[in-house]
Amino acid sequence: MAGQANKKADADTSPAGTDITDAVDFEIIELFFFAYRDFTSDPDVILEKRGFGRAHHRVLHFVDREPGMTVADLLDTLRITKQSLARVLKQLIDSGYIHQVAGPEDRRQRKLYTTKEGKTLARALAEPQSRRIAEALAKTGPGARDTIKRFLAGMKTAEEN
Amino acid sequence: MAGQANKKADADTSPAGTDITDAVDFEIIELFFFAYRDFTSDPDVILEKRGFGRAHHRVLHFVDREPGMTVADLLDTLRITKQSLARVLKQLIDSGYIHQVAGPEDRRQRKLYTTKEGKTLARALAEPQSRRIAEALAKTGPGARDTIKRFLAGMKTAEEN
DNA sequence: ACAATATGTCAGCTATGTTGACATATTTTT
DNA sequence: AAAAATATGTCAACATAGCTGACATATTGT
Repeated sequence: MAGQANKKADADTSPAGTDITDAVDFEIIELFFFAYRDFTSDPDVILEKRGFGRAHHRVLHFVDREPGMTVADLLDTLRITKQSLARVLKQLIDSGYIHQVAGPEDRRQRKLYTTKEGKTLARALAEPQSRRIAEALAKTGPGARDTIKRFLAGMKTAEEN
Repeated sequence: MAGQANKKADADTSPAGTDITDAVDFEIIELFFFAYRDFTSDPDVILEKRGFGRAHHRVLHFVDREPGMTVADLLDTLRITKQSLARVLKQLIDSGYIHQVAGPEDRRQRKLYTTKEGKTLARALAEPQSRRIAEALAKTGPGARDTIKRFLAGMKTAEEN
């Protein structure tokens, strides 16, 4: 009884039917909304102290996780525009959390790295989120982590390239 | 190396103490980010046609799901301020997607309901999200839905009242 | 040389969040 | 009945983080 709800198909429009097809999964939709709402609010307290917002968090996070990534990589990951990124990135650089290095092959590129302070902040921001995840997984039961991973990966739009 | 990574373990690095605690679950953090990013982008196309944004979607969704909810209920659910809500709610009312009724017991209240058009739009917006969920669940495997439900519920901050 | 690319920056707009103050109608308390 | 509290609406002003389009600079590729 697991994998059949995605059939939707049936063009019949059953007159007396209105069977499965119509079922919209409001329950998961809402749970997902509340889960993400609270998950993202965890680091807000820390960010506010530094005068940063969630946009800074995302940039710092990905640069920390993928050292040496370029501005173009970041734009692609975050799916925002150059100007939106420029603002927060500049602030992170000016504040000493991220630094740039001209690409060794292509010197037009700016490879991005977190500084020591950047790493510390990135870790501090990830920590409460990680704790929330660990607690939720623990409550869910053994083996949950693998299921969650697969589900979340499946929710992401597949990349073409 | 699949389902045991939630014990954080590794332990090394630490001289004698600080073992478990340090591991931060970057993997789930990122998967959650990408999953939500793409999940919320589904309805954007439909919203744009009507000149609405995600804020309108959230209001419409909850009013549709809980007919008769008051403005105060909505503020509590969305965790935004009265003024933020007022803007989008007014637009939804003016456009004929939501209507208000003075509370029968307490006539200061404005009970909110979706109109026929509102229900239709709410359904149209939920549909692609629901499809995405169904597909992700199907790929995840049988029994996944219950695990996901428990996990997402666990990610939400518990309410005091 | 010329074209393309990676990045930076300027100006201005929009959506959605915020605060604080105040008005109105209604209900509750004194 | 008068006063206080509550639910909602609204005004003004502001902040953050998206967006577009245009253009400048350095560098690389043809």
